[in-house]
Amino acid sequence: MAFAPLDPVLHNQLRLAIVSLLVGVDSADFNFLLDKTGATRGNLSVQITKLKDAGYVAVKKTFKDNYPNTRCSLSPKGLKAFESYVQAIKDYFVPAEG
Amino acid sequence: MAFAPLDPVLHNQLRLAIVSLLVGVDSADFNFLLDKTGATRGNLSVQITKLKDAGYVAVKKTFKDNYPNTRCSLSPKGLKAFESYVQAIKDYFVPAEG
DNA sequence: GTAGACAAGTTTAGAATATAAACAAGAAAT
DNA sequence: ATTTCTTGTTTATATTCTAAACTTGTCTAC
Repeated sequence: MAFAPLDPVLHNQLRLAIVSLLVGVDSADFNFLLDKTGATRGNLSVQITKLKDAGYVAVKKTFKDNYPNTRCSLSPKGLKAFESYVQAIKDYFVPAEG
Repeated sequence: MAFAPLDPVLHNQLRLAIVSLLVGVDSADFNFLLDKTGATRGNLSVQITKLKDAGYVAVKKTFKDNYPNTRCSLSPKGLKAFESYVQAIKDYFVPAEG
């Protein structure tokens, strides 16, 4: 195979957006991600859980102003996976050299 | 939404690989794509059909040395879609600027 | 205090997708 | 002629995605 496999956890629009947002930021909460991604709450919840299950993001649940607050941050594993994914998919962007 | 939507036709590993191979080459036949992508025949057949249905590739069926021969080439629409996809997904690669 | 709207997520049900196994139709070899 | 090979296509199943429905609790107005 001339093409590197693409991590199925990251090869999804919403999950990729979430991870992209978490790169370079210390942490982000549910509503921030909701606003920036434009996703529905249900979809966001599911995809955060998948990223957590993959070990790519850490999720910390607390309360803020009496309301539940879900805070996400990228794990080292998640960052590594993101960087690998970006490298891998770039192979697909360059026309074959013969 | 801070992120451009990703064309679902191209946001699939095999279809993206096929289109990537077709960029910069005049045409490619089934076995060439089979070899370069490492896909199964069934999967390749299905994904070529989807790309054809989307108007991204033209498919010409002939015979070569007595055997059926399926030749694929990228349409202008397919090239445009590919370039847009590449541009769009790059938004996801750059850490947010604040 | 309680009825009704609001906030923050989660669960789940149906739709859509992906993929390989099974199938088909003819060609070549034995 | 029957077995095997070549080139694909169809389809059955498993997986995945997504939004609607639900849950749990808070705040506001009466």
